[in-house]
Amino acid sequence: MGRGKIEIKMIENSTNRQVTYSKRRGGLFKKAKELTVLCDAQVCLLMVSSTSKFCDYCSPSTTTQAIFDRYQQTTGIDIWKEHYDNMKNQLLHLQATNMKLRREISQRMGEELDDLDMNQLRSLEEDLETCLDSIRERKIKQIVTQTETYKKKVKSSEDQHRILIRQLEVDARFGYACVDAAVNRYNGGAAMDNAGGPPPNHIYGFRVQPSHPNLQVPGYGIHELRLA
Amino acid sequence: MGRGKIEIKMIENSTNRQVTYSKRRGGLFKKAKELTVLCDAQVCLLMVSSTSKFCDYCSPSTTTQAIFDRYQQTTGIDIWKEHYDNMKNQLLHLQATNMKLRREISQRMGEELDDLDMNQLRSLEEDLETCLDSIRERKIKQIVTQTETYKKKVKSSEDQHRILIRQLEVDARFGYACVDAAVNRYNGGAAMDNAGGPPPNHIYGFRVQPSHPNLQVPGYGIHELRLA
DNA sequence: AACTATTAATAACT
DNA sequence: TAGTTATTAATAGTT
Repeated sequence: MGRGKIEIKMIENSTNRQVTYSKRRGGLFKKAKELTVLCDAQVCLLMVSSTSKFCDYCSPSTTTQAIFDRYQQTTGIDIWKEHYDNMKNQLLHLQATNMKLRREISQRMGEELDDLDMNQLRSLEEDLETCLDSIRERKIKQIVTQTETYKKKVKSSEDQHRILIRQLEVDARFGYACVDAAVNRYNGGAAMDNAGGPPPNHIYGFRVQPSHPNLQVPGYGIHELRLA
Repeated sequence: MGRGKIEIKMIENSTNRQVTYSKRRGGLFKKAKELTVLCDAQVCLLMVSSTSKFCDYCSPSTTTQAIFDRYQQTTGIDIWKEHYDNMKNQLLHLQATNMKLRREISQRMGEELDDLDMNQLRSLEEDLETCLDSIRERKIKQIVTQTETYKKKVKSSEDQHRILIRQLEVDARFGYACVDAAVNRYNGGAAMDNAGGPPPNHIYGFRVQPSHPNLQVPGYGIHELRLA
């Protein structure tokens, strides 16, 4: 269809090639549009010229995205979807884990206990007691370390000596405050909510003996600590 | 180009429309291929018929994916990437939250305490004590509720009466066991690791008084509970 | 970019 | 669904 028949092979002359590209591209778009209208079809046409210029047509009844989605569905090669699904699963899993962790924390904070039965409550209580012991142990270690550091510093400096004694006095006062607060808090909490009358104490597994076994160990009063 | 000129509008006759679609689709593909060869272009043609059948052509020098990527670059509307980035952020955020939660649990379980300073340790200890109180309170409620249920059942049935008394005895023994275990555990833990010599007890804020204030309240011994 | 001789596409028909 | 053909549409080479 032209002044002469042409063979379908790459047009060597670059100018000719560009002219032909332009003309035939127009023809292709026109045909695509006609097909869209005549046959109620959805056509998407994407092209890149040999000079890397991009142009596209898409039927007005759809979008390039939608047609591409359809393409991916059809071919089944949907790398994005695979990634996406993977991520979605990871997300859901993390969210579930998060919920569990939050619930565990909640229970360790004394909330959301309604679902636990007596055995679970007992084991939670025991667990927390063990944890408290760890924390106290750690506190002991830290105080011991701190105290030893203080001792060394006291030996090397009279000024620092006085400052450190003050620090120890602060620590000591804080310690007393803790005891009082804990005892008061506990007295307050246990006094309430015993509508059925308080059952015997030993049933609840409360400590009825001093928590610290070294209470009576002699020779480690505050003055000993200060001056050692 | 046909036996007569036609108007470019939707072909009403469904059969005609399908025939025309088939013919013109072939023409379009042919033109696309010719353009690919003649002009060294990259053409991607995707179509969906009015009967929802999908077909496509893509120049052999490229892929539909690549051309679509080019399309997204050109338009700048990369919905997938946006989704993807969004999800990635959510994932990272959830992972971070997860780490924090795990760490919090760890600390509440008496692990990973090395990074905490004395004040943090003190507040963690106080916190756990409060939580223990909540758990014990809950336990009290539950035992009270359970006990009352037992009482009612005992009144209505002699058989159940005996079974329930046994249950209460089990509870009571468990309670004693708890106390002993806690005391032993605690004695064991505090005896170790005092290389610097144990500092005075009151510095550590330990309870040196019975935890339960109702210890001396009379009239609620185990037998009372059993038979009421 | 516009023209036009020629080929190619295809609408209607079989 | 496929083949035929009269006719229109597309376009190669030219201006």
